[in-house]
Amino acid sequence: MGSSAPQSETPRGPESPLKGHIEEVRGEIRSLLRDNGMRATAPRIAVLVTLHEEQGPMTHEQVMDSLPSGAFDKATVWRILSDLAESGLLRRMDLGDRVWRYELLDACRSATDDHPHFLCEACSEVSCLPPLEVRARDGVLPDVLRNAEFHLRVTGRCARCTGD
Amino acid sequence: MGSSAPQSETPRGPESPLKGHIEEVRGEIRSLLRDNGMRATAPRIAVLVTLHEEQGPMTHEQVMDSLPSGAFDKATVWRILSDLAESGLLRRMDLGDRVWRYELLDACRSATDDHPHFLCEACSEVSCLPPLEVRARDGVLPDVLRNAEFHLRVTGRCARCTGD
DNA sequence: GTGCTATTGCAATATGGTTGCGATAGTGAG
DNA sequence: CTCACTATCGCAACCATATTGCAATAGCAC
Repeated sequence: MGSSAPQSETPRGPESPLKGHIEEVRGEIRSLLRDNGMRATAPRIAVLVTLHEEQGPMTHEQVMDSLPSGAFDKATVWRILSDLAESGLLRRMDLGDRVWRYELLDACRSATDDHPHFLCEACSEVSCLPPLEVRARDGVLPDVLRNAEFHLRVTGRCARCTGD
Repeated sequence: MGSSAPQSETPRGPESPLKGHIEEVRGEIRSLLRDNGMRATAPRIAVLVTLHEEQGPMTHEQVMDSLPSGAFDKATVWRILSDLAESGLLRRMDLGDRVWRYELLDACRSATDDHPHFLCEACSEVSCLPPLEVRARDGVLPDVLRNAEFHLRVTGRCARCTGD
């Protein structure tokens, strides 16, 4: 690890209100982890801070890129993402481009709010959609889906990319 | 290759009407390939016969398993599947489990019929769905999708697996 | 502080898919 | 029917995403 140790617990000076805010977030994340029986380690906190700041689904690669380069091992971040998804702090999804994305489920985006997403195949941008209803042309739900639990994934080209 | 050479052009005897039928299919496939400027090779015919018999989307692995073991190389089958998809004879799709599936587009399932599919996450069974319409709870299409080209993917647990 | 053990970091491995290249075999011309 | 041309095949190497084994490290309870 480099000498700058970017995730270490630096003493927070009273001169920076921004640092005060991030320290507060870190404190909340810390107890979130502890409440779920997990140790509040530097890489876990860093991953959760990143996802908290992004406010949307992120790929493993995007998380790695947002973290200080070389700070944490990619396998560690993989494990953190899948552990957190398993314990319900994150939602894991494959939007259709065969890459896992992880979305923080905090107070605003709770575990019960299972909203669909739209992935633009041209620009790879992801948008959150409101809950959707689906039906066949004749207005009814197809037999296959009648007694099934299912969710939707929407892919295509967004309005901006359709014009190309 | 084994001594049984299962894909070779055996002279068809008049005693087997079944063999007569499969020979007819092979003949059609042969001209389908030639019409698209491709050579009618044994592996290509075998792959297309397999997809024709399946009548639904198949993964590369499923195609390989249906083919006589060791008859064709996996890279060859991969190339065949993507070449045929590129020339419009197959449709290639990712249903959400990060595996490509290929569906034969013949007279019945034409290239214009872009129906959605349902993938059961528990039993991995794929069902073809009729064309679907989508709307938000308030009855309108979300803004993000208004001017977008998009298609749907439906995943979840089928009626049989929901009961578990 | 000290010790227990969850977690990390590294390296190796799995899986789904792709590519380079010499060998093979369809196909059209003769 | 034979020949030559070249598309295609088969093999092996490679790539990216993802997962796992294990010794070293570092949270946390006491």
